[in-house]
Amino acid sequence: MEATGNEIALLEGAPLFGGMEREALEAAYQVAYRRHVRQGEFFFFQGDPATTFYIVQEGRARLSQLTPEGHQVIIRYLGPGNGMGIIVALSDTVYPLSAEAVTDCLALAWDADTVIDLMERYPRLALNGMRLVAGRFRNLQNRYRELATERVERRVARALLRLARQTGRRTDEGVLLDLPLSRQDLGEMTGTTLYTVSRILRRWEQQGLIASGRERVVICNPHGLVTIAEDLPEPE
Amino acid sequence: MEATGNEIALLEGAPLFGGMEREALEAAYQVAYRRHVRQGEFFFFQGDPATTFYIVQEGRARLSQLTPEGHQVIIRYLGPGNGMGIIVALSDTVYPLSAEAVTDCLALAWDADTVIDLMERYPRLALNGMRLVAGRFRNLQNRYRELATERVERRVARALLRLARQTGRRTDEGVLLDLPLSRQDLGEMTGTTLYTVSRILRRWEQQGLIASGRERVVICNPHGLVTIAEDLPEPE
DNA sequence: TGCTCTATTTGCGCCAGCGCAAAGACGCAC
DNA sequence: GTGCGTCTTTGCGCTGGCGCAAATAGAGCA
Repeated sequence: MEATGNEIALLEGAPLFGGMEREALEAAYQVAYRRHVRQGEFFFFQGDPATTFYIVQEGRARLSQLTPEGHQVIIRYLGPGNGMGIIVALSDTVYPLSAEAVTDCLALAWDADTVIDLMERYPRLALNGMRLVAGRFRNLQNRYRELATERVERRVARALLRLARQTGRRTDEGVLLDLPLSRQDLGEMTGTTLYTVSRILRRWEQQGLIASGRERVVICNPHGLVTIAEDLPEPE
Repeated sequence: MEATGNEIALLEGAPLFGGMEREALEAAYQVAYRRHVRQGEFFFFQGDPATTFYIVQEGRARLSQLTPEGHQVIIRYLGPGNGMGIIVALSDTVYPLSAEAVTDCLALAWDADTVIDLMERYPRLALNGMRLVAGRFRNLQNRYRELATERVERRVARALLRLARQTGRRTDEGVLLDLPLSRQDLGEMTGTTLYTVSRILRRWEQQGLIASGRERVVICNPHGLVTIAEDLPEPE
């Protein structure tokens, strides 16, 4: 695949390729291919053989897991530069979760074999991979702890702040979470129900912390949310 | 360090070294050192700089995380052949959790630099590492999902079954979980309180599923526990 | 054997959060 | 604009699980 300057920049920005020489980045392009996925469609489903690793170029995707009983849990959201399937593509099993495009997406894709080849050729890539997985792991561990020890309200506040960091866009109302986000989605992110999320958001809206509509949340007072998330003393 | 036949066997059995040639195993020994840690003492504490990677040789250890509020969460238990610190030792940060010896422990230890050297010399080691981390990650993801969607009783049943698989020892009463295990510990493993665990175990004891004492649990009817863990239909 | 320390059990009151059901609001397509 | 489908809100009743407090039971030690 022919690399454009833009795309090289994307790779440079992607954590997996950080700090690699230009030559390596271009080599990686040679063996990548592009994949479009329309909003609502899937990159892959939980249970599919894990053959491909992706880096999102445009759009937003989300990773979710389905329980045997049919409950869904949203693991995380991805934006440009983020990779998905790194971990599993290297360990030849099946995808343990599904990846859905929440907006139209364009992604770069590599076959697992290709990634392994690249890693042998460029040890830095393997090291980056390790480091990345380590970070992801720590992250999940923290969320596990959070889920085990904290109340729903705080978990929801944290989820919103995380999303703001990832996908927030400044507007005159406040920080808009720039992706379709239902109460149900938030429930699946925080291990609660859409009802509880609805009640919590409503209360925050009345307190002026957020503004929200159908599948839309704007954070008006980030500091207020942080106060809830971290349980700081209320300002008088 | 001089390798004994026994110790080579341990390494062969450790997932990280699986499938490696004898020469590599011996090379790994050359650069390892031994560390004893007495019951109740720690290999390392959450927040220490992550410099060392361990493989448990004898005894049992457990990894736990402390929340800012002082709640503890037990992440998992380790036995002979299991490694700890793999992930972090490779990504030069601090340990995100503490490792405590729950019985007297002997472990093999490598400095992070040494591990990286070895991985460059023996690519198979790096690949094993990746695969291992991937497995660990999937595991945690499942537990996260479990915590998000399942009731306490089922989580406790699963925790016991996991422990049985790891540390179970057949006795004439049933499968003994061969490590000191308080109600509090089980609570910290499953995101609940010691009171709730106590009530649940008591009920199971009356139903003949388990026998338990002070820091001791024996599973008398594993299938009964599986029934609870998986919510199979009750046998009539 | 008795003492002490820690783990466990259990009564009790309480409340966060669940989840049904029904009504309301919003966005989209025709 | 009208209608439809989906998302959101909210009343209501319920219950799982929390956590204090106090009693009880083991385990180890002198």
